Order: sequence, then C-alpha cells, then structure tokens
Amino acid sequence: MVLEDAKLKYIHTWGSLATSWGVNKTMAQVHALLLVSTKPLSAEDIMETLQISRGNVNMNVRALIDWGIVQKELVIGERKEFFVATKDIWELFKQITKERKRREVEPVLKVLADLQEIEDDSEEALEFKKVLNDLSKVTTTVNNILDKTIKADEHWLLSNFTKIVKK
Amino acid sequence: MVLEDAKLKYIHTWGSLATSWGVNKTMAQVHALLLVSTKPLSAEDIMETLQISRGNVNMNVRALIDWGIVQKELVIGERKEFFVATKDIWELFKQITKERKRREVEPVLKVLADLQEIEDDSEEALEFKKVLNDLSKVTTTVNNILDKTIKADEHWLLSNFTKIVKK
DNA sequence: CTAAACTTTCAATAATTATTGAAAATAAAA
DNA sequence: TTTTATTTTCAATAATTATTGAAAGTTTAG
Repeated sequence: MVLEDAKLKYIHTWGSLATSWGVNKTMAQVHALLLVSTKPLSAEDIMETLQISRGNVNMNVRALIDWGIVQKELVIGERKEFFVATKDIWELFKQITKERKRREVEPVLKVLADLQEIEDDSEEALEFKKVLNDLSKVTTTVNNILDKTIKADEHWLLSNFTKIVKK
Repeated sequence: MVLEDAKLKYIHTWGSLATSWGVNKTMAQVHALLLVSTKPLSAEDIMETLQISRGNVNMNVRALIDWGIVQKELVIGERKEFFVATKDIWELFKQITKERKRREVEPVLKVLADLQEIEDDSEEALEFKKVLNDLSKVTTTVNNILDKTIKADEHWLLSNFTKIVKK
C-alpha cells in the first residue's frame, strides 16, 4: 500500500468507527485528515480530498475548533483560513475526554441528583432511589477518574497505570 | 413529583442521553425501564409502558441480552417470557465496559496495527507512522485501564482511584 | 467608498437509522 | 396431531440526522 492510500484508508476507517461513539462521520474524517496532513489545509483542500460541500466543511471544522482539537493557522501571503489539528495525541485525548466529560457525564450527574429529590418513602421508592444512588456513585467515580486523567501528564498516567495494570 | 413520574422521567432522560454515546434511544429506555422495575416484565408490559411495537421490543431486548445486561426470567404459571436487568450497577458498568472494549476499542487497535505495515521511509511516511504509533499507544493504555477495571471489584476500584484522585 | 475573496447560514434534500406490523416460524397445550 | 400462544423476522415506512448549495454576511484590497 502506498502512503496516500494508507492515509485515505485511515481517514475512512476513522469515520466509520466514529459512528459507534456518537460522533458525526464527516467530523471524524475531517479531523483525521488534518491529523495526518503535514501542512495546514484550507476549506478547499478539505472539500476536494473528502469530496464534501463547502457548508459541510465549514460546520465540521467549526465543531472541531469548538472541541478544542483543531486550530486556525495563518499562512503568509494567503487570504483564506487554514486549519491544523493538535498533533500531540496525548493532548488530543485529554481534550476530547475533557469535553465529553463536560458535555455528557456531568449532565448525567445533574439529572440523577434532581431525580433523587422525590419525596416518597414507600418500599418501591426506596428501591428506585437506591438504583439512582448507585448510578450516581459509579458515575462520580468515573468522573473523578476522568478529572485526574485530564490533569495528569502523559508520563505520570502511563507509569501509574502500568503499575496498577500489572498488579 | 410522584414515583411513577420520576421513573418515567428517568427512562426518557436516559433515552436522550444514550444518543450522544452512540446507543439507540429505545434500547436505553427499555434497559432503564427494566432497571427500575421491581418485577420481571413481559414484551407486552414494555410495549405498553414505552408505547412501542412488538418488533421493536423484541429487537432491543435481544440486543440487551446480547450485551449481557438483561436476562430472561421464568415466571411460574406464565407461558410467555419475562425480562429483568442486572440490578448491580457496578456489575452493569463492568459489563458495558467489557462489551464496548471488545466491540469498539480492540478493532481500533487492529486497524492501527494494520496501517503501520506500510513500507515507505519517506519523511512524510515516517510522520504518518508516528501519528499512528501515538494513537496506538494511547489506545493501548486506555485498553489496559479498561481491562483492569473489568477485573477489579468495586471496593478495590473506588479505594484505589480515590487515592489517585486525591493525590 | 466598491469590488472581490472568502465565510457563514439555513431551507431544501438526501442519506441513514429506527420502527412498525403483519406474516412466518416456533413452542406449548389440548 | 391440531390448535393456540408466543416470538421472530423483515420489507415497508417513518423519523432522525447529515449534507448540499446558493444567498446573505463579512472581511480585506484596491
């Protein structure tokens, strides 16, 4: 396989995988493209490589910037905008974790806490509250792990978890 | 809020949240319903509570069984099938983690390894391989953490991570 | 200022994914 | 065995989500 094919295969595979994690296919592909590109790309470049419309590129690039994993980059002598992806994978991982935590884990905790408020002491209500409480407990633990992960530096995490994992 | 309303609110909220994690809304709702139910439910019960068709119930219940988080339960004197959800939330969390790891994390590692195989030593190819290698490294670490989590018992995980998290 | 280059928006449309419901298959009862 | 209850399948359809493309908006150059 030649390099360009490998890159394309990577981009397309990434797109399909994204779906199972609730991520838009095109967004994953745009990110993958920027990640393996050695130079900043313009909207045109992305349109052409992925064969998608200008509007689609714009929306997905904005979303990626919003996630903090893609940045605008100025190219001298060029008027239009260029984009690059964070190449530090550890940083990328932390950023994605941080955003998903904020957008998707924390709201779950909020909902669970709200539901706990019910005033009813029947046997059945207590059972329901127990389920909610257990869900909160596990979710909180996960949330704390993610917090620590975000703050950790790569070396710390790898070595720490190696210890734990080898236990 | 009265108990039944709280349960329904929980079921519907869970359904919406599921979408951002790539889980079918109805599947999440069926699971939530079984989780907060104090007794085994039949296909009819689920159809009625969630207002969905028989075929839909059947497909989603099968999927949940396939994920290992719902079981059939025999009710004496009844001919039809009844279903219950694993009530142990820690067990539930481990089961989901295990399945997602198997279905979605491991295939990623496979793809990354395959792509590494490219025979090209140009500057650009080396950069590409570095990205792939970094992705593999982070994914492997995550995979190992998940492995250990699956094998851990609740107490071990909570206490261990509390230590780490408080660090 | 005006024109050109470029970006953003969003209603219309396409593509994907989920759901229905009735027929076929299966299993239990008579 | 035949009948009846129950589950499964799957083509048709509905609902959701993603994409297009052209018009409106914005920015920079002249």
